[in-house]
Amino acid sequence: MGRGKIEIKRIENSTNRQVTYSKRRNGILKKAKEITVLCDAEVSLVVFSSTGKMSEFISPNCSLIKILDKYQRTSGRRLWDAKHEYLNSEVERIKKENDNMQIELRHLKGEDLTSLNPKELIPIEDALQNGLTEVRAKQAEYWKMMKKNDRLLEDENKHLNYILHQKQQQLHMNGNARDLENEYNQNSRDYPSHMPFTFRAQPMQPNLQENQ
Amino acid sequence: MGRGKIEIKRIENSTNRQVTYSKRRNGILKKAKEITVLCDAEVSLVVFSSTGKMSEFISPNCSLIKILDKYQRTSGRRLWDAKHEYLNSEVERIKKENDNMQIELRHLKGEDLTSLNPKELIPIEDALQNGLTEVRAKQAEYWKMMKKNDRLLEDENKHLNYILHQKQQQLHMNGNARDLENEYNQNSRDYPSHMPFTFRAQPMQPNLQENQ
DNA sequence: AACTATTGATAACC
DNA sequence: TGGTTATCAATAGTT
Repeated sequence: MGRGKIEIKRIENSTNRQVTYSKRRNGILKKAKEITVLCDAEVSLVVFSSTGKMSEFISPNCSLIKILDKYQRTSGRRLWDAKHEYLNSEVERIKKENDNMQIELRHLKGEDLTSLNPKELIPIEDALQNGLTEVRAKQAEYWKMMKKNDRLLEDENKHLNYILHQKQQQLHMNGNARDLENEYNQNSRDYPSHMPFTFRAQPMQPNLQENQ
Repeated sequence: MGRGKIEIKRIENSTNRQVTYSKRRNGILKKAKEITVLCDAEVSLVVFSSTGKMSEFISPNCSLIKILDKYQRTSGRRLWDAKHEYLNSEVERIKKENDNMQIELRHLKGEDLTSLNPKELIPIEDALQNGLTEVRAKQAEYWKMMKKNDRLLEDENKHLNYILHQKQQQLHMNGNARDLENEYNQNSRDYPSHMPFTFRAQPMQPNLQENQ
């Protein structure tokens, strides 16, 4: 098609080749567009000129990835290499692991037990019993710690109150009531122990769970 | 180009569309071949018909992967790189989920409790308590079922023994001892109840876990 | 699937 | 590059 027939072989004249490339590339892109519209086909066309310039046409509503995915499925050929498959298998593997854990968790929480036979219930019961023992041991440990700490604080409180009482008496004897008042307040800021220590001697159970 | 001009819009007649697709696809493939040869361009052309049939042309000495790699480098767009990234993030996400479950499982099994404060121990204890209750309820249910079944079998056994005993006496009265012996053995094969049934009347606790 | 009148693409030229 | 045109190629409608 043109002023003369041409043989289909590499055009040796570089300029000529470039011009022909440009024209024919436009032609093929146009044809690609047309076939998509006329026949609702899905086309992926990528062309590189000999100088490395890229042109492309991808059917609308149809990303290149989508087409290439379809290409892989249809042709059976693989484009995304081993890494892709490795990652896919990795996802599968971890998902499976996840499912198994989910099932185990459910069972431990007493859910979905209907699918289990009596023999399978036994290790679950054991695990739960064991877990409960462990958790309660830990709680007892905390409890013990708290009580010990409590006792220490209580002793310190007692001691501070004692010192304070002494100082108060001492100052009272010296007749200097204003200085005492100042010192008392200062003390209170560091150790807020202005309550009778007998109040604090009780085990502080409500605070047990607030010990960070 | 043809017997008449056509508008570039979807061909509604299905047969016509198919025919046109076939013709134009050949045309575009030919054009792709020609431009590669004439202008030594690199072409990747993948076409899917609306019926899902695939056709392709890839320039010789130029795999599709090679072209697509070049495409990614030239256009800056990502094809499988994006997919790899997605899969990577997916792996990360599921792994994290996995880790969380693993931690939960460990805690329920009474492991790694040191990292928990008293406040965090409480829901775990509750969950364990609840799980234990559920599991034991299920076991009780099974136990009840077994006992019921046991009772039924025992009754049947008793009944069979009774019938057997009667037959034995009946035959003995007829003085035909050999036939009795045969019939007795045959019965034993179906119901292995040659033990006194009083032995089997006890609850069969050791067999509980071997049911199914 | 083959034919062919017609349109569309393009080679050569500017 | 971009435009023109003579020519060839593709193809729409038909058989």
